[in-house]
Amino acid sequence: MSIINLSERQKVILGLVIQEFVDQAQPIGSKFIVNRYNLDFSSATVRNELSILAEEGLLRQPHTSAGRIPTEEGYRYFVQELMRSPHLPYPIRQTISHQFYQAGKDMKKSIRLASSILANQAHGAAIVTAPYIKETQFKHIELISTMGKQVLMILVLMNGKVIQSTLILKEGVSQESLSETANSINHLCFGKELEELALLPDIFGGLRQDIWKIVHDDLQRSKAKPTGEIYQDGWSNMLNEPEFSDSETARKKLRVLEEGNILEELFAHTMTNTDIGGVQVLIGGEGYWEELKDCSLVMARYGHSESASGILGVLGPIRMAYRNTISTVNYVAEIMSELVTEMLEDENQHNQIQ
Amino acid sequence: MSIINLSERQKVILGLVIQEFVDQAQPIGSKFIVNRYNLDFSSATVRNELSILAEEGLLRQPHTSAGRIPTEEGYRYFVQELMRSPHLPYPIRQTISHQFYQAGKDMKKSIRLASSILANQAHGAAIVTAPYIKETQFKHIELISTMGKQVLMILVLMNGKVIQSTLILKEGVSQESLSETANSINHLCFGKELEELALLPDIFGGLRQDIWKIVHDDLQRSKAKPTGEIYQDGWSNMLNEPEFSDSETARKKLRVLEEGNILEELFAHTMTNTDIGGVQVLIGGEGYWEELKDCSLVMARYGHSESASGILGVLGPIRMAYRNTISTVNYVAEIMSELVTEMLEDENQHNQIQ
DNA sequence: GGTTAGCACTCTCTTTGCACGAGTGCTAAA
DNA sequence: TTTAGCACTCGTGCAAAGAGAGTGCTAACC
Repeated sequence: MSIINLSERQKVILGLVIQEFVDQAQPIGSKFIVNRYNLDFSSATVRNELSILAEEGLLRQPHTSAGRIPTEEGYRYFVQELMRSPHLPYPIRQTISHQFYQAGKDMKKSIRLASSILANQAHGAAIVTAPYIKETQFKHIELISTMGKQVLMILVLMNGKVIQSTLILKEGVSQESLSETANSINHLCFGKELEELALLPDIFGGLRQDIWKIVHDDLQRSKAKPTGEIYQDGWSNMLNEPEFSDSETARKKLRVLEEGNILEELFAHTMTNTDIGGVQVLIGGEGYWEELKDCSLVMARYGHSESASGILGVLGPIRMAYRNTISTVNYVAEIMSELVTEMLEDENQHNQIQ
Repeated sequence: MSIINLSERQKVILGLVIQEFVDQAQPIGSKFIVNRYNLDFSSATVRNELSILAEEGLLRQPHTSAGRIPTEEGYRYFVQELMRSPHLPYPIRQTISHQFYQAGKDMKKSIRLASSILANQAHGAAIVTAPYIKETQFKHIELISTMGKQVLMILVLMNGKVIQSTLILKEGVSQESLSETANSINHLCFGKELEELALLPDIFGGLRQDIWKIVHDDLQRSKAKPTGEIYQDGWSNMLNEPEFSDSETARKKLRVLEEGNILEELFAHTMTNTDIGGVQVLIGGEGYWEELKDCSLVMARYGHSESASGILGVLGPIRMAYRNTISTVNYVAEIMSELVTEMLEDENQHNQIQ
């Protein structure tokens, strides 16, 4: 990652080429740039600069007599060095925050809204995970008989997360004894760390023990899959881009969504490499994700690092309006973080009152 | 929908043309058919028959000197008259039912499995809704404080459906008074039809009335959106088909998924026009759904008509292996129906014990 | 020394013409 | 009623030609 030293003029030209290429999806030539922006030097000069930029590996030519297009390195340089502070225009911020306001404090709704806004605003595929709750304390359990041997378990954690799960008992049990069992568990577990509870397989006897065993196993299992549900929107935007007019490349991208494990890798990557408030830009799969070779990914963590954080981002073609996308992702992440923080604060307040 | 009278030979030829076209995605000519199947009449004869079939509107030529391809009407005739009873080979049935067995009685898992099986088996995009519960009786409500003014409402209906929703109260309320309120509501509402409850806006006073009002409003709202969650899988299969190699047509199909309202229309259509156990085949949007002009949709209702039924189906190109798709949809619907029925039976049994 | 005009060169894209092949429709004979 | 034969049609593949866009290089200019 050596920092390349460019003259001011070279930077300007690189910026213009990228900007125009993002717009036009076609190689950009020297003459075009000079005419388009009324530059006060000639196309020959630009040609010289372009060939230097190409030597530096920031631009390339699809073939000898074509204009230039940015390389991955070029985009990276642009994002890191050339991009002015990504700031969303006020009216757009206004619109977005208003939409969130209307969604209220409902997490599910907000997440869905976030993915819709990201998709529309950044013209790409939006991906948003629910905030992943790190291990936390048990607050309340509820066992509700639904059908026959099926029991609905509702587990509420101290930080407000709700885990819902269906258990199947060996035999039907009345709602009354379920409630009793739930009460026993509540008394015994209130305020304990889930980690701690996982170490307590045997605490009851008889029927309660049977139920506890199932609840316990279920807790274990729900700890194993961290990310929870993933919300997506705007995949049709991707197909809109000319680089995906070939259905085969488009299909590969759709597979990413449907397979899921690449997504999980990406999330893990972002989780470990990004702080809350930071935006990470993966350009062209960074040479690692073959499936995303012609894509870029702008991702951010939102939430509260100590207790609940999730990931949101936009997947688009490498030829992406980075400034707009980054600022949108950034702003939406900010709002989502506020939302999570508010919920946590409410929670603390509430715990004190109670 | 006049029934067209065809000679046996014409039927055979029509069937072969459709079968080959589904396979090859190319116009099928007379010579090819004769050679491929060693028919004991000549290509000229076939040509005569083909032109009759074309006159009847079952086949058409993309251009004067090309082979024939089926029209929508042709597919329709094939599905209605020519298709032998759709029966899935035993080993495939075996595999599918085994997978469902492993998923257990978890509805969510089973639905996800169903969409995955449909997508892979029928090489199309699978769409599965959760079983939609018709109005039914109130069984149990639980109010759980999660964070500050937020309250989680769990509503269990007699048929086992669980509705989960987050309410926001004007001020924080302790878990105790929430539980009391829930108990009051439980006593008052147990066994009542939801319809009936919707007519009871004012039954309490004070705090309970406030909470009840919110619960009541929420019930009203949840009645308004019937289909609930929609599971999808296999959209990348669609892009595999040559007719969607043009990304524009493919995009339109993805829009169907993301827009949602067309899906809802389709579901409503299937709900009213299909019995449980019946499979409905919509070919080419049936002249009504412009967006699905080049697609076919094989859908079925599953579940139990009186209480809980859902919809599952496969979306694919018009040039679809109808026999295989229909039999798969049929079989999966059968299994899902069994699942729902089992759950309902468990439920009834349980009600008697209780 | 940086900048620019001019020019030859390269490569893509589109058009045109042409031959080929696949398939049809028709006619006349079996 | 079936079939062989033949003329006709239309899409496809291929090569050649021309247009257009853009480059790289050189020599002149400030």
